[in-house]
Amino acid sequence: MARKPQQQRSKATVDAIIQAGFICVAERGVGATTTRHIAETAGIGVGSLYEYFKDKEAVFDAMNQRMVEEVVGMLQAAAPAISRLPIGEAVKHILTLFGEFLQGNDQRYLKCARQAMNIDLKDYVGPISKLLTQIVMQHIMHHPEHMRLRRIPAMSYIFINAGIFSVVRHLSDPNPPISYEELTQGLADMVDHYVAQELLLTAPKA
Amino acid sequence: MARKPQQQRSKATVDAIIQAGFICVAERGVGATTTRHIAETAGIGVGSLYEYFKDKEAVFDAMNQRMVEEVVGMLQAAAPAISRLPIGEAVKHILTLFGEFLQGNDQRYLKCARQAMNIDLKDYVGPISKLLTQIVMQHIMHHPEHMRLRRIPAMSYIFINAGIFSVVRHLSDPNPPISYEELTQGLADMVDHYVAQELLLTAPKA
Amino acid sequence: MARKPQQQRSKATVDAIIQAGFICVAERGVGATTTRHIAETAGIGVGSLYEYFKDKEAVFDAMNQRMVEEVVGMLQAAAPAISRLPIGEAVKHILTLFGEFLQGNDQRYLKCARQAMNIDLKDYVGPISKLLTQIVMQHIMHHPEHMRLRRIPAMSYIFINAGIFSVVRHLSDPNPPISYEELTQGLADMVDHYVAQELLLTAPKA
Amino acid sequence: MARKPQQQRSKATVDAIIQAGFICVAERGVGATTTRHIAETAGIGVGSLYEYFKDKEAVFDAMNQRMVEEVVGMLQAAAPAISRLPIGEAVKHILTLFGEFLQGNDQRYLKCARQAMNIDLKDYVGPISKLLTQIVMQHIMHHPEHMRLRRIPAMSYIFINAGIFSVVRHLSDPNPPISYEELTQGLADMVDHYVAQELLLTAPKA
DNA sequence: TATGAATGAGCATTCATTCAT
DNA sequence: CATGAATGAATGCTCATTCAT
Repeated sequence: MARKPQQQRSKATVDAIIQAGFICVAERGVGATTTRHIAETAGIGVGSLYEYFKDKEAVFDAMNQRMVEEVVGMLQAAAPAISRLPIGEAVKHILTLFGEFLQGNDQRYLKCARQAMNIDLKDYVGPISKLLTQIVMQHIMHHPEHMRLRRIPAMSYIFINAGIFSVVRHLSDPNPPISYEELTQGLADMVDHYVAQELLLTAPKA
Repeated sequence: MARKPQQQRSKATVDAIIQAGFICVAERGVGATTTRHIAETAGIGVGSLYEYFKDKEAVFDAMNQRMVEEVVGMLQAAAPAISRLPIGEAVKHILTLFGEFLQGNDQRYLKCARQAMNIDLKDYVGPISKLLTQIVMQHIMHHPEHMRLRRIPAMSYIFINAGIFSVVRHLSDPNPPISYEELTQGLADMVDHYVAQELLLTAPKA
Repeated sequence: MARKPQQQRSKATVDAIIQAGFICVAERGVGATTTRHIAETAGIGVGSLYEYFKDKEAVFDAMNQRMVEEVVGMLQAAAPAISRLPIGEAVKHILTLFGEFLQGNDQRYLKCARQAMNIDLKDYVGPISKLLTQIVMQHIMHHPEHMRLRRIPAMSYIFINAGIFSVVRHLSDPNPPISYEELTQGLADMVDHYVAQELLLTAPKA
Repeated sequence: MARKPQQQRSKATVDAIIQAGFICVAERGVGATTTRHIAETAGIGVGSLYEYFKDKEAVFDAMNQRMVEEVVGMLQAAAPAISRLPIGEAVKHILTLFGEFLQGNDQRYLKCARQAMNIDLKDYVGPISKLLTQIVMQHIMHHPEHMRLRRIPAMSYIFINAGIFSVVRHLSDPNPPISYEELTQGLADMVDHYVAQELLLTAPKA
């Protein structure tokens, strides 16, 4: 039976297990990660893992939650600044933050992100998508002329997903045909040009 | 010892195994697909599976290869027509073909595509990306004014990947916030607007 | 290190553990009863259980002993009265007492009795058998004509065992084909008729 | 997935597993018998056990069934002869057969019988009880004067259960206070005297 | 060539017991 | 005394792979 960590030591152990989970999944993939590997990596006995987590799946869930929390925290902190940037730069800024996040921690988050994508796409990308949608809305608030854009929900969905997947895929590619700088610049231009063209097409006549 | 199928019967068995693989993975996911399931679904004994494939992984590889072949065949057949369409319509046409392919065969290809993404992304998306890059080039040939576009390789890479992942993710989402029609239209507009804006920005003065 | 409880509080804890043992075994069976369950039910920590009992088996032993003590106490209190009853009524009285004992305490003793039978039949049934044998002897003392009965030890053994097992089995059967009243009456008649017939067969001629 | 044994070799393996089950349970008890022990004793790999049995419980079920089948077969063969014997001798005959059965096979059936009693008393004793009830009825058919006996169902139930449990308990007792011969003779007398006394009490007057 | 019985390493999970606090 | 976190051996069970037929 998994108990709630109430003491300081317990909290540290839970953290160690989650970190071990990231390490193992990054090294061997989700499918090949066993409870024993996680426990060993965390420096504890197998039984102890079950003191804190109901089962293996619960460890993966906690990992997902942790990753989402970190991304969300990072984006929330940056949100106000982002709103004030021109659209292209805003996109670039977000992608740079996101890229740094995935590259950090020995690329473990990146490797886990790839694994998580097809396991549980709703919980994983879901909250992040939601926050990004909010950021888009805030950005529009600061740039009233963008309210003229058509089909904002659909295009937000497309740009957000395209951005997330492109970044994850690019960083995972050992031999990417373009640099990360080119990728972020390209995605930024993509959004920027789209917006510019829409504003042009919907411009009030004379 | 896996042998190359040299006879007609062998070829049929190999096909049956690959099809069974698609069925099993679609029904239960990669992780829960066992050699026994595949063999039973294919209507053969477990031992026979190993006559044609070195191990389970080889079956998955063959499935990947088969899927790629089909997509490539489909796109190659459509390539000439695509080249002649305006850019937005070209994108939409490709995405429609791709969507139909993933939806067909009882959505088995779609389900397998999601699973395959994080297993082996280089072999899976690689050849398709390559072909799409060629199609982009052919399209530019037919639309010489597009040669003025900057950073064509980078932007091709971005649009192609964004397109593939957006479509797979959207079709896999049981509750997508936008319709498939909206998705394809949005992606088409995205490319169309980008190109229009680029042409505008790079227009020779006067 | 299990210590002998020398203080009042210790005695109460030991009792709590034994009672918790009965509750757990009754609820889940011996095989599914864990030290954690017992400790939790007793309202103490797992570690504390080992302050009073060497290991899990020691708890079961104490439970056995406790149960035997209670049965023995109950029978000893009733022994004088039983001796004065006619044989059939004596049997019925004993069986009624025994039945009430097993039914009481939420049937916990009954459930534990069934479990205990095959674990440790010597310690469990032994002392009770011994006491019942004594009661038989006392009864014979009060009914001198019964001294004429042949093979008293063997028949005591048979009747006592038959009685105990029949009662435990009957009460454990969720769908018994006869009522408990019928069972006790039948066992009483069995003994009564046996004795009557023996007296008849061994009657002095003339 | 447990498969039905269709071939000769398979049948032999199933038998080996069941026999191994008897050996292990006799040696270590039900609770301490593991699938690995059974497989090793049967001279096969663990996995093979699961080719023929769904899980461990299925092995125990098969053991129960096997034991019941043998007892039932034995009793059915003896039933006609038993019907013709006087009641006391009939009882003794049955008990002798039963005792021999339990003693045979290295006392393994005896040891398993004790274990089985409290695990699954309905399936285990049930069919045997049913058959014994039939034998009682047949015996009465051959001895019409016994139809005068009162409460035949109740008394059959009592004598049958008393007999089974007394025998199992006696044979399991390493230090029984009476011999098996004394036990069977006592049980036979018990029934014989009961019947005689009943006939006496219910005799038509004058 | 085809088969499927046999294998056993490996997995997730449990639980009696210990020991530092 | 009391605790409960930590332990790891042990369990039931699965499944990729082999090999005798």
